Amino acid sequence: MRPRAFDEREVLEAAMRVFWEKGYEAASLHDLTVRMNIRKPSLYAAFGDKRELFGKVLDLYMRKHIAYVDEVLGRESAAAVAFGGLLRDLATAGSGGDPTLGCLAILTIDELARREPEWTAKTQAHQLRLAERFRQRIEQGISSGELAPDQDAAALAHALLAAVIGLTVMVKTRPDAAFVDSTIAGTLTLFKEAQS
Amino acid sequence: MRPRAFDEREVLEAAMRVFWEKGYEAASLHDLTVRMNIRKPSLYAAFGDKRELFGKVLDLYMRKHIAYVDEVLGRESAAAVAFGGLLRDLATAGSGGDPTLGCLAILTIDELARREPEWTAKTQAHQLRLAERFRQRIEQGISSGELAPDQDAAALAHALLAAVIGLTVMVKTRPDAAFVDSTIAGTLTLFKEAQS
DNA sequence: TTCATTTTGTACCGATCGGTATGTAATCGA
DNA sequence: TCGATTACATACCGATCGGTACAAAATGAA
Repeated sequence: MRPRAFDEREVLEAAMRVFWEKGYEAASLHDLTVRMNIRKPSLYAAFGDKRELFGKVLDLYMRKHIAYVDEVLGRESAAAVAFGGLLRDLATAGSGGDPTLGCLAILTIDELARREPEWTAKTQAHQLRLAERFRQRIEQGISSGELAPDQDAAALAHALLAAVIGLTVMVKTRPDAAFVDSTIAGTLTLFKEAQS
Repeated sequence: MRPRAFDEREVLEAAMRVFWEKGYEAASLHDLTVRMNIRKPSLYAAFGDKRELFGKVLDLYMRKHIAYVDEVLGRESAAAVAFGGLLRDLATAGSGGDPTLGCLAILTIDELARREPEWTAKTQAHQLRLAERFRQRIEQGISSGELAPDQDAAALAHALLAAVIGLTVMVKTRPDAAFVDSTIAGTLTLFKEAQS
């Protein structure tokens, strides 16, 4: 039989960028097919309809997003410095190389999670995975003696997750560097209290 | 001449709810006219096209949002308790009476701010207004002796704003009460370090 | 080479989108 | 009471939406 003329992963990444830039509703099939460089029947044969495609894109995004967070949090030995690096990276590049892109998971929460239980569940699960990652990184800081052992690691992890989400949203409006620096500095005082 | 058969403010609030629930793109003129209970020509005569209507809706929302924040932050005398009350209120009701509604300003940032400078500017200005409100509330805590005078009030305000935005996004996925409680508790440790 | 199978590009589908022309109903000043 | 004026409801506009029918092109198996 005739073989595919495109790489499935490659065009899925292209679709991811389109949804990431525009959101689900505003990303038209025209936008998608142009950026993916395939025609509509090929798209439907390979990925199903727009909703199914978005589901596959979101799965891909979340995998890459977790990998990104793991990578950034693993760069530094001290948890406080590692989370500072994550906040800094989110404000200057983010997982997509452009901080104004924001986060596709947040976009999905805002645009779709309220209406559709499928996206509510997927995005909540992602939130929990991130929170668990954060918690483990904090536990690591406790084990190493950096942080006091009586810390509520989960509470600190959840507060940091909220701060990360908040900062990700805030930088989409292109605020001054001073505003961003101040936000990061303020958030990192969460670790002052936690240090041993 | 024939008078208007509807109250301008009333139908604008109805439009606000529609945009708040669905976002700009997903809110169709059909949805809007049904909920506003006016016909399309009346809508266009009174508010201009969809984009103009959204601008007026967003202005209204931001005014109400600021008033809501001022009201909640004014309930308690101690800044730490007041911000705790705000976080708690956001997780249980929010400015719209339903925490899963989230925030129209955040929705605008996510959906429109990246593409259209007009919305970037408007939402950034709102962010700055909120940050300034937060900062003043913290200064008040310093004046009253609740918080140490060497605090960086702006940094704390910005960190709290990020936390507020993050929590607002997070509760749209309907997380467990324990998760929310933990997030709030963790965020409030920002005040532990600041207390005098 | 030939046939069965799959992918491809084109051209099209009904539905819905935002927006408007038009005629009628309601109210004002005179 | 009567015209000028404004708002109203209906019905419609072209454009675009997501999605698909169809036939030509490309391949592997025989």
